[in-house]
Amino acid sequence: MSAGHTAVTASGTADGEPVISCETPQDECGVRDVLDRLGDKWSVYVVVELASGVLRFKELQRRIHGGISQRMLTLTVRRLERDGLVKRTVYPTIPPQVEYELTEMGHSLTHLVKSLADWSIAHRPAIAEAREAYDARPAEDVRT
Amino acid sequence: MSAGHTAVTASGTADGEPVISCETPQDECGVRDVLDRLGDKWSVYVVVELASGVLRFKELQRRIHGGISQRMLTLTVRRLERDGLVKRTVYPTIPPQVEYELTEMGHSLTHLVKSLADWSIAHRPAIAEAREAYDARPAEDVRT
DNA sequence: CGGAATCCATAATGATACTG
DNA sequence: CAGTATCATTATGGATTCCG
Repeated sequence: MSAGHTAVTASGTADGEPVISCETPQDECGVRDVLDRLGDKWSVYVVVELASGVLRFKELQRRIHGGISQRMLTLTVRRLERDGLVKRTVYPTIPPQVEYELTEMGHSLTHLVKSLADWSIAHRPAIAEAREAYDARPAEDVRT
Repeated sequence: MSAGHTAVTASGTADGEPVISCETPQDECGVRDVLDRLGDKWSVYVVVELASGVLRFKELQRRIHGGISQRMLTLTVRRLERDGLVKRTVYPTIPPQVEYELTEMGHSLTHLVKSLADWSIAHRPAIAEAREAYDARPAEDVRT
């Protein structure tokens, strides 16, 4: 729609606060658009694993951290396929063989995932520290 | 815990594919670290709204797309505070007044959120298209 | 092998009422 | 205003079984 690109005008100002302004009327920023899609526990992992190349169902399942259930992998991969992030190719052989790979769009997401990973790694210590401090804090830090 | 191999070591670098290399030994990529924190529906929205400046509870709630419940806002904001992404200041006045603002770390996340938003906006049409195509597709695209 | 279908446990979220 | 507490409802994820 008008979505053209209301773009997220971030003013990466020096010391000023980075501002995100969303002008998209129909449904805000579209952030939700992405997060809804990547918000589930597994999508990102599938994208990450598929970033390295084509994988078959079983192999994909085996690689995913923590062990995703068959059901969830199917659901996840289907949704990604529907959204055009993953391409699914079925070879009607016996036994059947299905290959999954990222589409162009899927690959473009890889970048973002990497950024997220980088941020996470960079701030993990700080977050852990913040948590300890928070948990140790006895009362509220009220402003007198 | 450490599910053995930690690396994603992408290989398809031939034509300059975006590569994700995770060397973090503790627990895979750390992608999960971020997604777990941002994975819930609301955290990102709170960060987005707070990116523009300091907000009080009610005001924050009012701004959030779709209308977050009191309960969820409280939980979300608490978690963000605990993780050191948001700073909460209580003024023991009557009626009480509580202000929320991003911390330095919170602001640094703003960038990523912006990237997500940009990606989302840029690919929304393509995704919508992919969905239509998928839903319209009668049978499987089997490789003969 | 890849997946669909079913049943079940639990986590996430919403709605509502109550409090300092 | 800014929560906290409770209850009801989903959404999500796992285990199992069956099928082409």
